[in-house]
Amino acid sequence: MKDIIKDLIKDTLKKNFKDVSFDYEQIEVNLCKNKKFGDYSSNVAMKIAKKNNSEPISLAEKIKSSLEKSEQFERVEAIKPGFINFFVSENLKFLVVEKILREKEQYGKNSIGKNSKVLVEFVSANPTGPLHVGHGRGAVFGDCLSKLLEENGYEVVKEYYVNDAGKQIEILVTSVIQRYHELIDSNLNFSYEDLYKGDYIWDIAAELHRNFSSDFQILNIIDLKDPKIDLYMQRIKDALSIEKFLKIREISINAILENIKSSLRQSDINFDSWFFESSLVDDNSLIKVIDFLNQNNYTYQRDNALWFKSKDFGDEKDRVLIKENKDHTYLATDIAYHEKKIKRNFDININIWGADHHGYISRIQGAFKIFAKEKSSLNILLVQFANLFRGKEKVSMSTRSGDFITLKQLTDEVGKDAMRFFYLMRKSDQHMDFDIELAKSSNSNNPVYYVQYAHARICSIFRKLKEDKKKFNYNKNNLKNLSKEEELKIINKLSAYPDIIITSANKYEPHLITNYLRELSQEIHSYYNKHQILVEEEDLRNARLSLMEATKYVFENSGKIIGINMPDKM
RNA sequence: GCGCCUGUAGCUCAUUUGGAUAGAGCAUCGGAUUUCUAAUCCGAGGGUAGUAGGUUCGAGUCCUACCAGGCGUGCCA
Repeated sequence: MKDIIKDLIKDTLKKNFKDVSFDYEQIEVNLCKNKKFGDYSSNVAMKIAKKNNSEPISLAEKIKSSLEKSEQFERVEAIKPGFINFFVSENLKFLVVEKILREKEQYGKNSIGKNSKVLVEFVSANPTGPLHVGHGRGAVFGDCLSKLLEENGYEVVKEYYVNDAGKQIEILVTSVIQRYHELIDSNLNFSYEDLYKGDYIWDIAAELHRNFSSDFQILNIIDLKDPKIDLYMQRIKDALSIEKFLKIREISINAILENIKSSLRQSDINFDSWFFESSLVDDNSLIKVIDFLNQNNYTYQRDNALWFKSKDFGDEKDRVLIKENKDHTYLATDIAYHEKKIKRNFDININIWGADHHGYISRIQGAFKIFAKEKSSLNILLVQFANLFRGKEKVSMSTRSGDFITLKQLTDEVGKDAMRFFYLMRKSDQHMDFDIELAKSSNSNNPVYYVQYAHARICSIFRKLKEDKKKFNYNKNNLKNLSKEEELKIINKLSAYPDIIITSANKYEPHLITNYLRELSQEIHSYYNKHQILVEEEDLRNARLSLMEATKYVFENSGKIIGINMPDKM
């Protein structure tokens, strides 16, 4: 609808105002908050007045008079500073209902992103433990954003980057080995404190024990008293043999990835691609990328380490790529990973990171610019933390002590729908409070139920219709019977839906959809309370049922995007 | 110290890329059910948008300073 009006303005400007200069971007049309000002309004006159040396209001008047004859509008007016207000004719409004009933599941989809490939990388938590609630928000956000982009016609690949090549993995493996030896009652006295401690380490050790008995037992006597973790791990590795260490490593990573995947599955999040950091080492991309950086003067040697000149790209200081001990840093593989992303030729790359990673943006953006072709872009979106509450009590968490709530625990407790909806209710770069009690409650305080109930009520109307042995017959000529204030409000809301899909995708703000759903639900509940839908008069009844049917499609289509069910019955 | 983010009703948050009278929910108070699900609806009160300047037709939104909070600032991962 916005587009229709925009085009009308553009056409009239081109045709009737040849001496007026403007850009298409300057034609802005917005939904009016206040119905006094019509359904839509535009501020073009104010935007282009200055450039054309004329008064906004007089320009608005002129545009108004050349548009007011259009059959789309009941009335057009020009007001005070220079707004042009459009009162859309009722016939045009009813077209929305007709359109929805024709397009059904397709209503809301568009092809803005046609022929554009997008890579959305998200979660990417280290495979050293289960996903916890801190990952939940980014996971849901990334998944919903991906679906939203698909709704806009983009071709989307959802990718999880698995950090399986660094020191943290060695620590994981050592942790498993330690627990395993406790299980088989070895008299080796492990004592290292800084290892992973969660129950899942026991689970992996137990699985190892079940399948391999004591095959991985260390029989040699080794000195485990060294305070340095690198050396400590090296001794264990040597005593065990590299082959066995690698085997345990493989088993551990698989177990944890399986755990991660299953908790994602439970939340209806599915990745198209799992990219392993280790593959960058194995196929020599890492070395090649570092060579390239060296040859093109993006690095230098200092204190026996290789440094990346990230300061040139707005970073606070330069960063190490290869440490004195010859190990690469995370940054090194991250750069190689992004170089590979560029090679894979996506038009848009989106990274979704936790807000605590904001310090890395400039260095990764810098590296990306070095390798990027003109057309590809990298957008790094930050997702803020969510504080968990039980009622008024804050749930404290600390990764170090292993005292954290996993994503699985949260989903088990509040359900997938509430979990997703709550995470999506707020703008992603905004801190938020997540109240578990509220998410679990089944009353009006809980927005998930509020929305789902609105949908269920519509379904129950159709059930009742069937019980009464009546039928719903759609006839577009009936729609003019929709004259109640509440009905027109709902129609306006339905016609705004496609714009919401576009805006929320462009701004990367899926919370606009949850907001929209709450507003739509509110209007449905109001309407339901005030007016009977299954009235005796057949034409009116069918008109109202048409509206309900159309609304049902919008509930279901948007429900699919944010990934919550719309039950028929509650 | 420096850098990034945030600050809107008692609480949790919106505000459609700078628009017209800043809106919801919760909480508080008062009402609605012989009706398609009361998991609902209707009404009331509640605001110097952190503070102070600036930019312009117009600022919660953009700029500057200050105040407060969060995060970051390793040859960590």
